[in-house]
Amino acid sequence: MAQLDTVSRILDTAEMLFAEKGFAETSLRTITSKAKVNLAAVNYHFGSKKALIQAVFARYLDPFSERFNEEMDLLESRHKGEEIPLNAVLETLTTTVITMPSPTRNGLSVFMRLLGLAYTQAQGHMRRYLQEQYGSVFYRFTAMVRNASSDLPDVERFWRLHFMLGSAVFTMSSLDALKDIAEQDFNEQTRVRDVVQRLIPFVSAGMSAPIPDLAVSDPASGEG
Amino acid sequence: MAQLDTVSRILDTAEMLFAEKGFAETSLRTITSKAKVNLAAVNYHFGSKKALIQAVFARYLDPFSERFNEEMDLLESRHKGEEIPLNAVLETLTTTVITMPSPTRNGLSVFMRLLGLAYTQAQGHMRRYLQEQYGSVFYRFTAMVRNASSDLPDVERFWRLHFMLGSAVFTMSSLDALKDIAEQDFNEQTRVRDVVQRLIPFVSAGMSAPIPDLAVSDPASGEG
DNA sequence: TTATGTTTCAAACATTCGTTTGATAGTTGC
DNA sequence: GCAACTATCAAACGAATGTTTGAAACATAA
Repeated sequence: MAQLDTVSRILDTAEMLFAEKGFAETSLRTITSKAKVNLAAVNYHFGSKKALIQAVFARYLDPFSERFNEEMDLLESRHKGEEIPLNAVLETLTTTVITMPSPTRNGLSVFMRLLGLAYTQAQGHMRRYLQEQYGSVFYRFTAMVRNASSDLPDVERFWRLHFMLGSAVFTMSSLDALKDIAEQDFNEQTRVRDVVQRLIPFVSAGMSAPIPDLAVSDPASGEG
Repeated sequence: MAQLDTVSRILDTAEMLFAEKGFAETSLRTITSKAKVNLAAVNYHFGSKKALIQAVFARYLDPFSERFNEEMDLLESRHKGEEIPLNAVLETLTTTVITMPSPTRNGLSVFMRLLGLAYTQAQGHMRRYLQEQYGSVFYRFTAMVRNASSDLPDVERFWRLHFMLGSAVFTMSSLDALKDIAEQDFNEQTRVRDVVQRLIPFVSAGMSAPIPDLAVSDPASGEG
């Protein structure tokens, strides 16, 4: 294998270790020693540990959000004027995720776990960074979901969107562990794309579930 | 307000800070100074930081798992012999969660966020601890879900169970933030029980969604 | 070759961390 | 009142962290 340059080796190793242990639990010394580069290389090339974390995300999310935007352009042009069904929107997202050529030496599932971590473990700076950098793509996606489920009351859709997000993020962030269990318990190799293809009907059905009427029971017996 | 004892003050403060920042990012010094106790108090009363983390979980999960077991006993006795519908199983769980008198000074959503962290951010020791301590309750619950969805293939149910779990954990762990947004965007007060009552039809529909046939496409174009 | 800019390296720096110590109160049982 | 135990406290310990430094190695171009 041709020796990668210092920057790439740091990024690859950092991505892998962050996914395994989290950000705070992964030290620069662990990264640099495993990547076989000098300790000072991180601060030289990236400036700080924070900047390294952001760089790991940017390397994946920059090409991803670009491609996702293109795919959404395509989807809209294919449905010029007419309403885009929810399933088509969801599949555009998942297809983009699955077919994206990973800029990473590590697998897709590694990055999926990273995304999950970013959302749950997000220190302030990461959340802000992701919001500023990729907020518009996310907003465009949610707008599409809104148009694809115009029969849903706004509040209901708001919550269901997050239920959906939760299924995806949570599953993906524990994906390696879950794959191991599934393999062990059911003797079945599971690929990332399989999980995603199982996810779609689940959330799709959830989105078009009957709307509950929230019984306005006495407010006295409630929480704060 | 009557001054709480040292142990309780530590537990309350630790729970709150862990939920806000995560385990590794919260130092004992931050906890003890905010709780207005001496730094050494944590190691004196709990032994170590790890033990403190476990104690935070135990304080909530011990009474919870006990009550949940009782509720499942009740549910089974009400359906003696006959099959228990999935909705009934789910509502037993959610009712237990909602009506449980919190042993904590912090709200339910704080603990929900903790649970989410524990699942994703869990280093080895936390995962092992939760598994050993509360694995049997979780197993009993999943067994009930299995019986309530006997038409589902085992693998499919496995994944859907985690999709379900993801919706719940994720939403609940961001509950405070989401409630604020919902309030601001839709001018609507949302109670925890409302979210849960929205969640049930969503996951319920997801569980009985049509089963996808996973196209066994060429394995060459896949990930590792 | 010389000069200039870039990258690597070992070493040190300044903090912060979890944990331990030993002294000092405070409480309980006899 | 004495002894034994429990709890609190300021202080320090050793280890680990992110970051900086200044010299050495390397590359590029005149």
